[in-house]
Amino acid sequence: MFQILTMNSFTEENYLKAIFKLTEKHDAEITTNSIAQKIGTKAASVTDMLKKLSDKKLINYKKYRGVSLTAKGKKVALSIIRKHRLWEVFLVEKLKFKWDEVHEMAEELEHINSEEMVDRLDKYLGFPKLDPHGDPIPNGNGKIDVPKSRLLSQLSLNNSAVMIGVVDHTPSFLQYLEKQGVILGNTIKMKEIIEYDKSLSISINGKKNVFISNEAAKNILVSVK
Amino acid sequence: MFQILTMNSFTEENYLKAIFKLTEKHDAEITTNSIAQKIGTKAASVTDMLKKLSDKKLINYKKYRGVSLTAKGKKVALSIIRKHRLWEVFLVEKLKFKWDEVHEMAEELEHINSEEMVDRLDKYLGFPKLDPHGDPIPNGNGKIDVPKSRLLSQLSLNNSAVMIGVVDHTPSFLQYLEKQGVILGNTIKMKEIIEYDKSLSISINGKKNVFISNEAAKNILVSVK
DNA sequence: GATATTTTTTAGACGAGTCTAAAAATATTT
DNA sequence: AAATATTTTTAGACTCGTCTAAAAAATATC
Repeated sequence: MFQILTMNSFTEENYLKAIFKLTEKHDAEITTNSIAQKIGTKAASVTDMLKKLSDKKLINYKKYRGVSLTAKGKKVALSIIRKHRLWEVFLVEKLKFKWDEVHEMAEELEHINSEEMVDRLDKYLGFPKLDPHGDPIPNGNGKIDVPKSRLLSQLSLNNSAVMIGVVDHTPSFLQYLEKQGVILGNTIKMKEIIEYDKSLSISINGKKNVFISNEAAKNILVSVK
Repeated sequence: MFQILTMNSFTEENYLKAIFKLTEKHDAEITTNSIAQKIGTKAASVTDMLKKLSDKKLINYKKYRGVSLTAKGKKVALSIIRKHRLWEVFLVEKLKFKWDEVHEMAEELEHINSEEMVDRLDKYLGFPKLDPHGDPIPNGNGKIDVPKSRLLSQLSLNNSAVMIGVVDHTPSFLQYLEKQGVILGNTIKMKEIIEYDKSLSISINGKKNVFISNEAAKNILVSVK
């Protein structure tokens, strides 16, 4: 009847979020070292926190065997991600920040406690489905529709696709994409693939041609129609 | 040339805010105990923090002699208060919360770090001068225009004044005021003052009459024309 | 002006989260 | 399958902000 909602600290929330994101990408048991790298901390610190999260039934943890989120832990992680992405929409749509400027602020805002506030923010923003980088926003129940996508590096010659997201979210990469015109919604056509280094020449909205390194192309998501 | 902006922790910011608010009210050197009471902590903890804030040149502190804010400390305190009040405006104006619901959320939001964000929020909200409780919002330079006011308990018989703020910000008091129609902007006329307990009968906007205890009247601010 | 009371500070301890260095377990190589 | 390398965990320590209990200073009272 009465649900005990143990408050999770700022730090605990960040660990859960990191584990969720690693799971999203690698789809396997997550290692201590990978979490340490993601969080920017040392493996010893991660082990301590894993014990704590395990005690709170937020993760499944067996010594030396890696971790996975419990249903409860996943719910918390999705709630944080929901908040992060909604605040990013707010910062870009309402406060007119650029897509490369909002990450750090959202990292703080995502820890503000109030489900009611987030739901109202969601409504105020018109229930957006995607954040400014094309990442899907979980709904209030933690449901998340991940758009089908592939990497630009895998698009074949003379095919077209729509730019719908990024893998790398660093400001410098986002600024670079913006300068090149590789922006959400733009249509990209594969004009040439250089054999030697897999670098690409693409056209954007049928107009200007742009060169893209393979490294960059592996961080650009496009829609598969 | 290069200003070292030492980051202040969440906790440090709360102490500075508390000292500022106590100074506003009592206009004297602030005691260790009064801070402890305001923050909800013990005197010993306050002493520790005062040493730390003093080392950082945010307060003037001499053992056993009370504290005051330095210019630097005052600037930080005003920045926090500015953020708190702007976020309250956002929560009420944009997310449609009631005036008695926003304090706790703003207590968290006020610690989000980004002067740029706050300035944009200010602009987005139309540079409001007052928050939903009638408290003045400092501008980006820390300037704050405190409206001239007096307590409703000091209004004399048959005089009128406009409700412009509260001293007590607790939700229950705010809810009570709302129910009685004692809302920002409404005109209050003093109809009767009971000798015995200094309780009042007032009219609101020339219409309904309401009884107010002296205790409540001492927490209602009205404008002096 | 001496004594009692109140306030403030110090001393020592604790929990959260982090670290380094060393030990233990697992994985890889030969 | 034994030796080596890597990963993970433990042990002990540190900072931040908090606490209780005791000491010191300031204030009030007689």
